[in-house]
Amino acid sequence: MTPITSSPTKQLSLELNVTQPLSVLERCSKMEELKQIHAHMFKTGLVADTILVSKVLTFCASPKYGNLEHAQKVFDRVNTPNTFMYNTMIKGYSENKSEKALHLYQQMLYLSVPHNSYTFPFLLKACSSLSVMEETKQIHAHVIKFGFGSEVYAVNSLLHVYASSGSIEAARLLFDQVAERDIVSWNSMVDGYAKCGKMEAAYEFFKNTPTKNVISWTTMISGYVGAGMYKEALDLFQEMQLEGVEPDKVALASTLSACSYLGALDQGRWIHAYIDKTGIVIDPILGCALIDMFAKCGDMEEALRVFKKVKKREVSLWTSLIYGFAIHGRGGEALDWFENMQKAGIKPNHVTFTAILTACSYSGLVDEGKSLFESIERVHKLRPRIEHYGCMVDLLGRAGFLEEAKGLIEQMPVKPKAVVWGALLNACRIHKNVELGIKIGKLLVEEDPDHGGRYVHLASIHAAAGEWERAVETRRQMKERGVSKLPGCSAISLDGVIHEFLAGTKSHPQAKQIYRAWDSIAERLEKEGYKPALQNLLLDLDDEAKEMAITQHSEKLAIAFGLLRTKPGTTIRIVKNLRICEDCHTVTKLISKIYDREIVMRDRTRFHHFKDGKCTCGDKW
DNA sequence: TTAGGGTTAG
Repeated sequence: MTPITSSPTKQLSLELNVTQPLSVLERCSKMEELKQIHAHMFKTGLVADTILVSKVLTFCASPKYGNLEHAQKVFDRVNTPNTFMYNTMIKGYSENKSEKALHLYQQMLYLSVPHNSYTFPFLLKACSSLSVMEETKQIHAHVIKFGFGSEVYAVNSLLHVYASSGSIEAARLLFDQVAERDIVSWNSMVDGYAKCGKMEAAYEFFKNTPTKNVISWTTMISGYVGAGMYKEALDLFQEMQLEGVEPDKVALASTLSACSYLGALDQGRWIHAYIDKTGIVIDPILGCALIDMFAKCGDMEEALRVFKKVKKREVSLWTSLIYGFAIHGRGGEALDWFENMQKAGIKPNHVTFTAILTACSYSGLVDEGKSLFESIERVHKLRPRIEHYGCMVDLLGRAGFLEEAKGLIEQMPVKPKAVVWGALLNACRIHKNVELGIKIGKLLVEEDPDHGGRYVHLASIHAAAGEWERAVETRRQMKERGVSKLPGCSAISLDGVIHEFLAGTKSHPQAKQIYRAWDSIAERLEKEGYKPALQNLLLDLDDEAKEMAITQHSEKLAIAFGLLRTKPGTTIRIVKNLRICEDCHTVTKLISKIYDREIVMRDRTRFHHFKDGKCTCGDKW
């Protein structure tokens, strides 16, 4: 036995010697301490005590303090481990996504160790994290064979595995068969349907759930978020409160992520205030969601305040802050915080590198980006992933080093995905390299024939080269193949109400005034020498939809509405679902100067802060 | 012992 050196442990072992080994074990909080106690148990013969050994096992196998290797050693030294010990080990391995959980179960069967009602939930958790359908079916048979077919825990665990691994039909069959269902069964079904995108079915189950709890609501809310139905998610959050269900931190984190996507700052602020008021502790995940929300809703200063308030600063918290600075084009600050993070002893992970490389890219920090990319493997001993290559292609391409970017794609160790080529195509657009752009555009359409955006890209590159017929032909091809493009939509939030505009839409109650306002804006723009970008207009020749009509773009309608409804001098904030159009970008710069307004526009990937005729993106987005 | 959460290149 290792000699006992520190005094607290000495006291512990003395106590152990005397009478209360169990309570000493229960107070133990360090692996080292436990090893000493265990050694002591050997010495004193207490190691034969089933309950004590079980306690030791539970400690070692728990994800908090534990050490599964050590747990296995303890387990191996027990002559005939009982059901509890097997269960504990299976639980430990299931939390570690290890196949050993299944091996242990086999051993259990082989040695005829009986099951109890805890065995299957643990085992099925392992099946769920390992996504092993064959084994799940076999275990399902065992559940029935060993008489657990009507135990709600075992059944719910089965439901969860089926539902969460895409076998929703199997889950449904089982759900319909069983005699006893509880709230967990219903929630698992809602989750399962939502995860496979069947939102109507998910809602049907949600609606029919007899007594909903906060998890039912959260499952449905995050289901909506996962399906991109952010408005529905916010509506449901509101409904939940009207029903008198108190949101907990999980419900709030899910709803915050809907706010982030929508740019719904008012709702996001409300949640932040609610957290403060109710004293909910901001754990790393909730903190991450809050920082991300403030960043994506345009309020970096508040994001920073939240960051400073959170006590437990995990790597994800730093990462969301760095990513926030990245999308605002505040690359210098992103780099500062990246450095602060390392000074605080936090190691960057692959997501952090995605964030910091994005920051370099959006701020044109080419040398810094290159050196960081190089450091991923050399300094941080991580393998660069495809997304890091993507960032680098974007960074080099945006800065005008198109050949270097292309070279990087060609020497990537993994096959580049469409997004990587997409980054280069975007660079071709920015730097007007039509030849390369058309090559890549064609390649992307072939690779992704159902992706509307690819056709639009190719068409606009053709148009930029003056090849109008080819541009029109590309749009026609898209139409013939029945591919649709997500319509551009810009939203502006006033007094907590979100006003959405689609291109050419006249559905807004104030549509007439908005169009009139735009006409007068257009007049002033013309006086400043602005001419609409004709290349885009030409694409509309065969298009009956008003969508492409450049003067009716959603961004322009939202700005007109903003100027109409907000006080002079105030900032206009707009969120667009797609990337901002080039003509709209030019126009917005001009408007910021003519009307002396700051306009903050978030597009699909980043923020544009327009002021005095300039934009923070430096026209390279 | 079973169910719900965050950050990630265009």
